[in-house]
Amino acid sequence: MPVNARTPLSRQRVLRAATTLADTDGLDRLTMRRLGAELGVEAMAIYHHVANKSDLLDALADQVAAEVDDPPLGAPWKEQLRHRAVETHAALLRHPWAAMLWVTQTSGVGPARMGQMDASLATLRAAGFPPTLMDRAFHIIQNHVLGHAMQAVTFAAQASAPGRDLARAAADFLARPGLDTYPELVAHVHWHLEHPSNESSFEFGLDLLLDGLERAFAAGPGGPKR
Amino acid sequence: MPVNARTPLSRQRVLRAATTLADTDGLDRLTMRRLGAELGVEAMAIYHHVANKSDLLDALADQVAAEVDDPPLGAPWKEQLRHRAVETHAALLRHPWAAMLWVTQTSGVGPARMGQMDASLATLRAAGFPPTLMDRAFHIIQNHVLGHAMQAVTFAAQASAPGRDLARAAADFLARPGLDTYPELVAHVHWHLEHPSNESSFEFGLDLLLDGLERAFAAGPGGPKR
DNA sequence: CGTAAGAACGTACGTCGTAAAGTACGATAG
DNA sequence: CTATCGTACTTTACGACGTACGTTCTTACG
Repeated sequence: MPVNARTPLSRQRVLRAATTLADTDGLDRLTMRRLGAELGVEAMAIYHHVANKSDLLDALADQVAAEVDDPPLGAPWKEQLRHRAVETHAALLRHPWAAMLWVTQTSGVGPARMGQMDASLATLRAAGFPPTLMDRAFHIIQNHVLGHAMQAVTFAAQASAPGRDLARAAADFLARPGLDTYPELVAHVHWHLEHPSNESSFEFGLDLLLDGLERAFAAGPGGPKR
Repeated sequence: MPVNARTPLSRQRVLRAATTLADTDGLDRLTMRRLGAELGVEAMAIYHHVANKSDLLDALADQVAAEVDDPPLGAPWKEQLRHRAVETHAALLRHPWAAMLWVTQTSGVGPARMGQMDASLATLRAAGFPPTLMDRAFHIIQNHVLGHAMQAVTFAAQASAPGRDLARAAADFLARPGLDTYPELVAHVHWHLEHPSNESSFEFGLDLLLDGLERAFAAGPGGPKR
């Protein structure tokens, strides 16, 4: 069977092929027919290893969550949350389609994502956060990670269309008519061209949030407001 | 012409019908054929008033941005940003499909959204923010608004499927097998069931960010780090 | 070798966006 | 009044898509 021309399909092989296909061609290019072609198989053969396309996408989304590893257990809550946020953010940037899937596929959250969320909540509870502040901290950090990843990824997609690079995309934008109505926006784009690394921007915002949460935590059992 | 059985189509009429169709049936139910049916017209007739579907969606997205009105001009920067953020957030919640469009349709940002972004940047510049901090402040707040809206909207969509309400959706989730592996997640869902209003959660995070930015601004011309 | 189970295939249906060509109609010109 | 023409809409068609269904092939075991 190892020399056999036809290695039988498997969920593993399907998911792996789907991941690389999405990584290289983009999520919208990932169709059952194309995925089948990539595997040397007709589209319908895939359905023996995957319930439907939504199931496949759910599995892909969860695979990305499985890539982020846990923070050191003994660390203080701030560092635990920070570690997980940074790791998750990095994983989402590694697979540009992942952020969109996390946002879209709400029904089929897989075990890896569930585990990540549960662990974050556990960290907050162990630190002694009261319920309201705990809920807010959880969602705020979630927002920051997902939001920043989405923004970075859609911006990158803009620049990675066939035959375009970042400078070209910016030039196209700056060539739009009537753009002089938005001088700040033009300046903003120019600034981004000169400062292409937005890596530290994510962590700056994250620390802003963590420090703010720490202050709110210290301020009182129910948070500083309401 | 008012009594005429057939009022001729117009961009206005098309956009209005598309908005209500998306509001009631969801963005995925908004197809050219269905929109045509809603207007008493075949699908292809719409293309006389809209370049293509992407153009239509861009216009819809921009309409939402046009709904948010400007903050008082004389107010301090924090209040200006806060006002715009809250208004934008509210507009995005009014039209559950809007957040997804803002995230997806990166190429066709319309004049209203451009104006909003330009105004936010202008506020920061007028306040004297240095370029780096200005960029970060802009993106961080943008993230929070869009991210929170998306989260709220997808959560609501979960509960508003035909024949389901919030309690039912939560019950379905809590009935998943193997859920005892995620006790914090279960507790989190329960907490959300007992505290359905997440209105203040958005503003809490927003103030966290604004206060943090203010502190970073006061700390030095380049921000406190790097 | 025979055979049965499971894997892969081929075909088909209904949906989508939209290109291209056709049709109806109201206004203007001869 | 008739011919012409631009506009508004319809008809038809094409190539994608996800996937239901029935058939064929492969392979392991007796």
